[in-house]
Amino acid sequence: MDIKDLLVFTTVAEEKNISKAAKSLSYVQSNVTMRIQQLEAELGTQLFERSGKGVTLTSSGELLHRYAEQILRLTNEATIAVQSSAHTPIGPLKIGATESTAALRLPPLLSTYCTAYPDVDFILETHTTDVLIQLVLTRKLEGAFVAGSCDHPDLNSLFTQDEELVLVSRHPLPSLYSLNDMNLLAFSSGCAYRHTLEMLLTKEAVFPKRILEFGTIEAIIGCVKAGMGVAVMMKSIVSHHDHSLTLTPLPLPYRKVPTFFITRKDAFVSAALREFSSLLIEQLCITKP
Amino acid sequence: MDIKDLLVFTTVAEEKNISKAAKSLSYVQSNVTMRIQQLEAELGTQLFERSGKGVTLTSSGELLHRYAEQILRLTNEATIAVQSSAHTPIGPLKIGATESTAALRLPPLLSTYCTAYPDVDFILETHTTDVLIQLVLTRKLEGAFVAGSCDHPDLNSLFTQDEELVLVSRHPLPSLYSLNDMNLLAFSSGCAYRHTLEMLLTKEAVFPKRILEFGTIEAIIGCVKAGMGVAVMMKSIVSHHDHSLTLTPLPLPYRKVPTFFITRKDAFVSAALREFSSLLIEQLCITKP
DNA sequence: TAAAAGTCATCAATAAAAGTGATAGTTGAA
DNA sequence: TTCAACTATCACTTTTATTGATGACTTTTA
Repeated sequence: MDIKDLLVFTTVAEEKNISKAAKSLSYVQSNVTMRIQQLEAELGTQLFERSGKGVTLTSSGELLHRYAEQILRLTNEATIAVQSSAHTPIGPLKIGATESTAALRLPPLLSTYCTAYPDVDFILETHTTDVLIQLVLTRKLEGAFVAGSCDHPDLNSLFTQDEELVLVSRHPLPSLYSLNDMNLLAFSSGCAYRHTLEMLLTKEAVFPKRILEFGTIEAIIGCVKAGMGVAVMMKSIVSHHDHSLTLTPLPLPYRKVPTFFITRKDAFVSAALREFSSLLIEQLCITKP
Repeated sequence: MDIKDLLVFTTVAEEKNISKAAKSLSYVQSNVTMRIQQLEAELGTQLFERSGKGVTLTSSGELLHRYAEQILRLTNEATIAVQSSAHTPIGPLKIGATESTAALRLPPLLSTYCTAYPDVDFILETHTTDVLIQLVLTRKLEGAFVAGSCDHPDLNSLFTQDEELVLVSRHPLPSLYSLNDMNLLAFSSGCAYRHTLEMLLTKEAVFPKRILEFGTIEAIIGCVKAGMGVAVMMKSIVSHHDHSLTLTPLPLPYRKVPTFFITRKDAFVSAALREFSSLLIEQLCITKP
């Protein structure tokens, strides 16, 4: 059974006349007759009653007719949806972000985007920067917000903003060396902020007691408050959360971490992604100057 | 777009590999490649990302995939339903009956039938006998219960039972001639009972004042009760309705009217109709002897 | 790093099907 | 009975699907 067969079938069913159906389909009558016969043979039932004056559906035919209408409707819908998906944002859009970006920078963007393009199914995945890069490279994500610049030859990256990193502690830290023999609370190993911090500490020869890994921002902040140790984090996130903690800016070359939106250079750009990017650029122009 | 195309497409989408999809479809790889390319050209979008190691869906591809799954599911369902409709009762079954039969004789039969074959959509139309015959001849109905024998060369007819006709009046009728100058309350002109009565009256030279036509049993009985006139009707119906009225049996050759179940000889017999007929015969054997 | 294995694209040749046009056979109505 | 309006059949043409061989590129393996 075939979509063309179903179209021929429904046309005959509605015209109740093979010759007229043929005309309306711009076919020759014999062709329509043959296709109906083939369909009947394939399904092993009679679909029409032939009675000199036109044809009428048998009850098997009516049964098929109900299905055929649905199938044809769906097929048209699919064709239109997919064709327009190149021009009009529709369908799934899978974007990744670090937990910090997802929590802080994305919500206003997303709310604008989702109201503008209600036919897009937005899917947001949060991962650490290195996982995100991998997912974009393997085309599992159409784009991602990552921390730190990333000049992979297969990736486009768009600078979105600088984030300020701070050390978060319960009590003031006189100097970086206060970290010696303290616990360091950090995201799992792929996190770019943790990476920055580790470079700094190595260079300054600071050796924390140990590094505790966490999966969420909430957990880290909770533990810092409980005096378990010190964490490194985006300043804007902590100030949102809690004002009782001490924030110590990192020394300058390490203080600022840029956030980039990366996409794969050679990947198919859906209309949904195209509009997402242009909305992102637009918002940057508004907030920046 | 074509069902075969969609099958090829979903197979590739699920295998994420054109060569493996080709193998699983028992095609040659180049054929699958071509069909995917044609589909992409037809829809004007890229459906897959090619990346050396297999292929992955673009977001347009995912959009199509959702539709394709539905369309394929529906198509399989339709095939199975229609194929089995020749053997297993399923789908629509359109049966006609006179109002009397529909009200009185069909309910027990239908309740058995509908529980036995829940996949059948039973459609009952009530008309007068002559309209029913016409509808069966023109294949608008698969079968019908009609009053009076009917030996049309294109029809099979199965005797189901005799109905007894009575005159229904508010007061006793001393003889048939009491009808002179009374109103006769009757169904619209196609009704077989009315036809029987008219033959009798003509033969006996009885001339009622006038004939009032009604569309429903209820209306006729109500009017008889109100003293508007006399009606002819199946005895079993009136006794169901009201015990205050006088029932006068018609003289013998006219008293009994047989009910037949008619079908078109050369029409396609659906499994639903076949089982309906056999249930009908079965019930006759139980109730008769 | 070179070889091997795996993958998709291209293309000419072949096989299968869809579609045509002429004709015959049926049915219902004037 | 004849006519008009249908559907069925069949040989033929055109279009489409499928194959098999080959090339180009990528990833894995030795």
